[in-house]
Amino acid sequence: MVTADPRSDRVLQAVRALPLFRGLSTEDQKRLAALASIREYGRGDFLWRAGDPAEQLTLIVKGRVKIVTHGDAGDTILELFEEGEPVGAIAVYNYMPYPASAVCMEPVALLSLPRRDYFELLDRNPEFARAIIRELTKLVVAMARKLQEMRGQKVDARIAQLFLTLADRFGKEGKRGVEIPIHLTRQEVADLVGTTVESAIRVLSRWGRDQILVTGEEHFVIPSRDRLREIAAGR
Amino acid sequence: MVTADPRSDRVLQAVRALPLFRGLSTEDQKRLAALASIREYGRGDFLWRAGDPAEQLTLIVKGRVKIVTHGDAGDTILELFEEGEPVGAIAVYNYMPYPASAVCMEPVALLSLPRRDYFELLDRNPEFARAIIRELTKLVVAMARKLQEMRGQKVDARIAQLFLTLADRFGKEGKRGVEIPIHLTRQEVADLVGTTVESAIRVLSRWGRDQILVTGEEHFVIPSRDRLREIAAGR
DNA sequence: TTGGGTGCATGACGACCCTCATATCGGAGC
DNA sequence: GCTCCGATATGAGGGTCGTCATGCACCCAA
Repeated sequence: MVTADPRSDRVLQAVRALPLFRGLSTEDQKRLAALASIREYGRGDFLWRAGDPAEQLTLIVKGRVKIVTHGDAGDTILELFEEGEPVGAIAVYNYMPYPASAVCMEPVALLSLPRRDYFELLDRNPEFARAIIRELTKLVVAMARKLQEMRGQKVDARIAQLFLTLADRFGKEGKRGVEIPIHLTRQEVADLVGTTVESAIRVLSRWGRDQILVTGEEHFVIPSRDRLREIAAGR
Repeated sequence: MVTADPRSDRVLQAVRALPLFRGLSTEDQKRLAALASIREYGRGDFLWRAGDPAEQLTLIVKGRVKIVTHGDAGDTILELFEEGEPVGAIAVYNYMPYPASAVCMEPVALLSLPRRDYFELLDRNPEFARAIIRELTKLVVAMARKLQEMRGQKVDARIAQLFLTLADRFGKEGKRGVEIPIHLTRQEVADLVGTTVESAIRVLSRWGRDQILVTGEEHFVIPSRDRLREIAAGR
């Protein structure tokens, strides 16, 4: 059976695939699909910049997005979001300007839903509201850990901790160890742990030589988690 | 008119005074007061420790509370909560162990509501759910700023930024400048910005001499916000 | 009064890491 | 071909701040 409108069909498929919308009835899903739209972005594109008004709820259909704040001492990456997750839901909810920018780390497909429809959804589906709160919770917990990690620790330990966390979230078991299929520049690593590019480069190139963490094309490989854990603990 | 039971009367008064319960009907407020209870704590007392099960929603009736995580490099204060605010609402909501400890900074009175009643409240009052999300939002925003501040910056700048933030949240205009009526030990200042006691002491005693930030009994005074702003900006 | 505990203060030393500079390698564009 | 630019790499130097040590003031209890 061929669908009359392939574009809206794609939206519907995306809606069905998103965990946040799993709990909705088929009807609601269809209604939603009629209101939502999908857009594509390339690596480095800004979804929005800090200060922009938050007028749409956006969900990631494909790809990964980083949330960045620009400070005097350089950028700081607050969080990474991936497929299936809502981005910037808080800002939309409170109708406040986005407090940070969102940038694509790879080609990305986004589903966006106008603010008004978002609220209607919230009112009609208590489970949806709970799912949103759960997402928010994950965010808070992740940020709390980040704060704790940033604390004092040497750069070595912070970067080790970063990759342990990434391995937990995105890692897949490969032939040579845990594989993290994300492209991160040394600059991005630096922004994630709050240091300079040079320091990040020094650590990572040393680890590459010592086979502690190997940088490949579009991915990282961790031969031994334990080795990283030792470093994260501060020797 | 004299109330028959002065204790439950106090609970009802507390319920009425809490912003979170303002939106409730008088009846609901009374029902709530019957389910809730009030407890008192002293400075340094733990409300709970990281890992404890979250079985009650707790709201601050009087006093201030700090949320602390214990790391290898020492403690980190994630947030301060004051009168009227709910503490640890996320953990209760998700029925997860508290991810961090809560400690009283001064004599504190707490109103606590059993988990079950909390959820019943959530189901019956959509506005209440919104209030919770709003609290979560505040937390996320505050933590995002904290993360950004921790980034690289010198200790001077971080402490300056800390006191600017405290001035915004708790400050009152006094005769000699902005007054922050909180008792913070140097250790707590250190834990708030992620440094050591000694460094915090050095900065604060220098600032005391230079009349940049004066430590008094149970409060701090900022003669000139601008002076602090300069330091926060990194000279 | 003495003693222990806690918070504040200050000094010396040294490691870490930020800053600045330089170099190589690849790809994009003319 | 060429240059330009971004990402990676590596070295030298110097400042910040964490570590360790010591001392003082104060409060409370014995």
